[in-house]
Amino acid sequence: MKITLKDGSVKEYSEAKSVYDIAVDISEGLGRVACAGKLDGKVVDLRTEVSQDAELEILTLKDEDGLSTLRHTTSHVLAQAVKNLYPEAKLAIGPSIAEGFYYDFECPPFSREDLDKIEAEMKKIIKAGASLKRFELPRAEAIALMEQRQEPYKVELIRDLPEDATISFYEQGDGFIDLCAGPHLMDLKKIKAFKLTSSSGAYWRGNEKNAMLTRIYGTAFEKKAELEEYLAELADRKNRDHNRLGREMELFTTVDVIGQGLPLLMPKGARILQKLTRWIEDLEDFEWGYTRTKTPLMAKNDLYKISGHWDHYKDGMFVLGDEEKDDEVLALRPMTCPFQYYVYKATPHSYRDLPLRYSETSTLFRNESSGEMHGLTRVRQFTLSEGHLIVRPDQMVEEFKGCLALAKYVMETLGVEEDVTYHLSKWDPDNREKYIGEPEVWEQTEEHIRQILRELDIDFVEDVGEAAFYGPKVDINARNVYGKDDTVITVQWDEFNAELFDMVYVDQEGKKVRPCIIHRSSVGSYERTLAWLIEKYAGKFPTWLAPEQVRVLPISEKYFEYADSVEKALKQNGIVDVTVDKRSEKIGFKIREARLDRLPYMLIVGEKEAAEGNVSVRSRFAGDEGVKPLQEFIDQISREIRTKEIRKEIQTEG
RNA sequence: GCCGAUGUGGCUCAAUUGGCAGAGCAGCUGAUUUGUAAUCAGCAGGUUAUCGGUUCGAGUCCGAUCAUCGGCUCCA
Repeated sequence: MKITLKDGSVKEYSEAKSVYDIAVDISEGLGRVACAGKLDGKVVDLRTEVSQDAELEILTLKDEDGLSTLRHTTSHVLAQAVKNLYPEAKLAIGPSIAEGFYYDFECPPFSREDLDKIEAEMKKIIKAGASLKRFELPRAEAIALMEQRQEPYKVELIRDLPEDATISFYEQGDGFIDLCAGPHLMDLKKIKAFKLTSSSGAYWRGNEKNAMLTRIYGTAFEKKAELEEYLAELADRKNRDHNRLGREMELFTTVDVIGQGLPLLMPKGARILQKLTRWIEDLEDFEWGYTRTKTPLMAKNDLYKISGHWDHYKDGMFVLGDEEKDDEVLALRPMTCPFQYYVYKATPHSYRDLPLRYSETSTLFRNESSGEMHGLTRVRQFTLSEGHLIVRPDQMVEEFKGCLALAKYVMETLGVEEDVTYHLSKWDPDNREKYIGEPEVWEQTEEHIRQILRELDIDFVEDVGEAAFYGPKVDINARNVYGKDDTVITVQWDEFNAELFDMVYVDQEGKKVRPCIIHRSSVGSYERTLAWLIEKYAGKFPTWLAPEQVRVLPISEKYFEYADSVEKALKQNGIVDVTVDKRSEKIGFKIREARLDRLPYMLIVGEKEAAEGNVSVRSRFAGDEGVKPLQEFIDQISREIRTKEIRKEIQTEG
């Protein structure tokens, strides 16, 4: 039997009866271990799905697909171990995921000790080293097999497959059988480095109306060293976690009696937000043609009835008063849209006035359900740089592009451009009742946005069914330290709300015409942005954002006067976040504390510096160390702050 | 909202089967006046998240509530 590999080589195997035999042979021979291969880009199980003249690529465990095969196989070992230890547990599903795998069981929750026991059982199973067998059954027999084994979730899964489907199973060890499409490793002994990381609850099929199952998360790698490296990285991520670091650095805190999802920003955190806010407001107003509004934090429910929020989003709002009893019911605002629409409506507008770009540093309130609140990223009150552009239809493309260009510029300035992904959120042509408007308009608008993204040289993915009901949008997502995406910015195309709120302008012919609207943000939620920056920079903020930029460290009391003069000179030159450490401590102690506080710059001043008007600079950055004239330091840091420079760290400890 | 874990001075943690709530750091006071990652001494700081229960006796056991964390679901 002949087989053609992707690298062009052709192998002949006289003994082989099937591709599986070849796969085993090649794999073992080349030190490759998966019984999975790639055929036309698709991962397949070599034992059944490949014909002899296929051009295939044997996976290795280093490949992403090979690794996920390894992890998926490990999840089956996990299932077997759980069944061995807890025979009454019912199996649900166990896929590989981005950084490992999980398996869901119907059984009582597991403690960490249970996980350790399960891990030990898995090692036993792997040591016994069964090879995996794959077999297929017609649907009815498959159901019978799973019913006989009392696996109701598996039965449900099979019932959802077509009547004529052939169902594949994998058997490993002493009769452990799991429903699975594959592929898998050929040999359990190839699992050399794995770890069960955590356990939690999860709804069957992700639906909250279904039973709560017990999920075990784990991960696996080809080599022990890779696993160690991954676990070390996990620990590092935990250290950067804004929710831990932000509290430790006294940027924010929470208080029982104030409530869930209501963080208190402490002076240092508030200072960073203030700098961000001032920057964004000035940027928008002076460079991107925005005008500012300041609108109420609450409104009568009549407003939300017009906007549709009362019908669709009431549970997410804080309502003040009772519709049955009170003449007037108010609600805190969950967004700024209709408020800015009424700013527009307050005066008549000519086509010459457009585009109008309103922006507001807007405090919003959303009543998230109790399990959702998290640090600074999911809160019940937050501040958004929220704007609405009222534009003529012919200005839509250019203005939408401007919004995205601004967002991109902001991401670049914060140094996070590489950490975001752009998503074109489209409608779903197969689910038309969810969206208003004509299919041609949707297609056309989406093509406009696609074009804009290309012109801005932005890589993006397209998500079907993620649009707002009134129009497509671009979402900019950021990945947090745990690898989860949060939306930070959204720019929405809206040809609907102007009608709803009866907004008009007067065109060249004196007729009243509907404008179009763009909903947009330039940094998104300030709180969320702060969280993200904490994690990105592990608390070592770029100098312009640092809540304390320079600390002057006098060697002793004798140099306080000079230290004060240094502080004063810095402040007069616009470097305001400066302090002097006047405690009667040794210089080593002061340096240690400044390092722990992640200061960008320390200026050590003593006899020599005072005599010559110098400062001894110590910093996180390369090339800045050393004694230099005060003015030279001022010039340098002023430039760094003005250009919002993001510099590479040289010291990583502390 | 659901599953699970956790809650002891400002912070990090200790307290044996239920038996005197303790330490380091931070803080304050004093001494020290220091040259590139921790000077010394003393003092003060607690209704053990809150409320209730069991017990001769509760930080410890039980219940409820609140909050925090890890997930699930949700995020028009």
